[in-house]
Amino acid sequence: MGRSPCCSKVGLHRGQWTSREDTLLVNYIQAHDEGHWRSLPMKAGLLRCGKSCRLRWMNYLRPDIKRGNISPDEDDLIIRLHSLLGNRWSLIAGRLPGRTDNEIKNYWNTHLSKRLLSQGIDPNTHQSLPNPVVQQVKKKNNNRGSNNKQNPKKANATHEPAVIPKLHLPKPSRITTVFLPRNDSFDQCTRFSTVSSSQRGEGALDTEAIQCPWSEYVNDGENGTGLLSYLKCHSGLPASEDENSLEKLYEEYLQLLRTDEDQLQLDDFAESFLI
DNA sequence: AAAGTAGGCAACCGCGGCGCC
DNA sequence: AGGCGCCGCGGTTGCCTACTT
Repeated sequence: MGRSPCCSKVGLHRGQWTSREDTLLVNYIQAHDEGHWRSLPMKAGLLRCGKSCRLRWMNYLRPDIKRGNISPDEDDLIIRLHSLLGNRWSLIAGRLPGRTDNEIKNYWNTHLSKRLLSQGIDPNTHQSLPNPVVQQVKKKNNNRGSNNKQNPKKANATHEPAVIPKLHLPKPSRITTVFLPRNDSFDQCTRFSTVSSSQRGEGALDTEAIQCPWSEYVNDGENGTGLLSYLKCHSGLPASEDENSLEKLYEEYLQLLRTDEDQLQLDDFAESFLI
């Protein structure tokens, strides 16, 4: 016999979360902290499975989630970490502040793996694909390209994905406005709103949509200084020791990104957080 | 303008690990 | 030591939207 389900599914809501459910969940967690997912729905007045609540919080409602497109630096880091760690998305996400494992997993499956394939690299092994396979992939892409002659956006996506400044915005929610109660980390901005994609143009950065606590850290400097600001502010470490260790970590990260012959360093880097 | 197709992403499902009793 | 329950993770599904014909 398998395990019994984590919760009785009878009478529980499934599918898209409503704004009311989100509010209930956020309010409860702000008041009682996260955890105890099994009992949380009942205490919060939600007709949801605890796992569903956890998922919604972790992947969408958490205030420290970074909204906006994944930067080239992050792209590069994801690829490098994936080559070392494989599909261990939570570990990879742990090195990308504000990104969730689900987001990285989706981004990998929809963008990065295809990009690697188009470059003749096996996304699983990160080794060069044998020529016939590469040719097959290219042929496939060419076919798609020819089918998309009038759609340069799609054609480019397969041939020169890195060139396109593709905007990776979070999927629009049905919620129009969410009020997040204050907490220590995000006093400066406690309100964010989301808009449906029908309300915004594709590819256009909707400043309202990303007007959120973490937005000030997004792209606020060259070479990812925004990331450093973010790390400094939200590491949860005491400010004094936080400063140096994060500075080090971040320098290490930048070093790794800059250097081409850094595989050994990267291995050490990866091991440092696997232990 | 409508139907078909493809892409993107939020949410669900099932399993494994870990801690507690 | 073994069973049980909870949590977290990775794989998969299904819905929504944009694009093409």
